[in-house]
Amino acid sequence: MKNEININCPVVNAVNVIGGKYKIIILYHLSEGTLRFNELQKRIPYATPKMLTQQLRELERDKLISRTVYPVVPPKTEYALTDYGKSIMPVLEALCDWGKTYLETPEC
Amino acid sequence: MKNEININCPVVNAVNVIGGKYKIIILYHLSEGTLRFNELQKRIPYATPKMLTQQLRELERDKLISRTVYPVVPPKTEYALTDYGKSIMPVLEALCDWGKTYLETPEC
DNA sequence: CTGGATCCGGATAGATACTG
DNA sequence: CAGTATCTATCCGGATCCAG
Repeated sequence: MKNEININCPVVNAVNVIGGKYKIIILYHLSEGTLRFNELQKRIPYATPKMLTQQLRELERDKLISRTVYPVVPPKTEYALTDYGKSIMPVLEALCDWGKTYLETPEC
Repeated sequence: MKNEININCPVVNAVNVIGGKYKIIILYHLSEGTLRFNELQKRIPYATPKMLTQQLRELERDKLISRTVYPVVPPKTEYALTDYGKSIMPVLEALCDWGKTYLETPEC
């Protein structure tokens, strides 16, 4: 992310953390439980693996999600919200409500 | 905006509308009242005029804001939230609360 | 002088192929 | 399965220019 200019505004700070191209969607899917990389890919098909990896790494760096690699064959990597990441769920719910009510889409 | 793929998820739809680079910040500033172009520029100094214009036009196209041009000299253009745009304020408040509580920034 | 538009170079995202 | 690598297309930022 660029423009990580802290002008002491919480909205700006929040956007700096969750404003990445697919971050809100990733957090939203992870809010329903732990997911593996390819499960996220299926849920966000328009994000390429490269972008998914990049956004996941940034979310991990910002402590919103955890990444657990199991040293098995075939590879297995699980992504989950941290407690900190879970703290953003009210925002996701507000966004979902707005999407439901005003964009007339029935289901999540 | 690209990726305006409606997969019938309200969060995806919401992100399609407000996911632009400066849209949340613009909406946030306009939530406090009507602003002129250069007033928005002052509040969002890291957005170039070009980007500001682009994002404002997209928000206008999506009916979240209104643009009123007064044919006077010097030019005067006012941007304001529409009623539809105001409906997103709960999301902005949730985001602001999250920013305040978890990013430890005192003021808006 | 405000509220933009235009042009260009660098950064970012997408498509596809490939690997440990 | 979970990513990389590479190449291309698109977007963003900065400077400049322009009309009312």
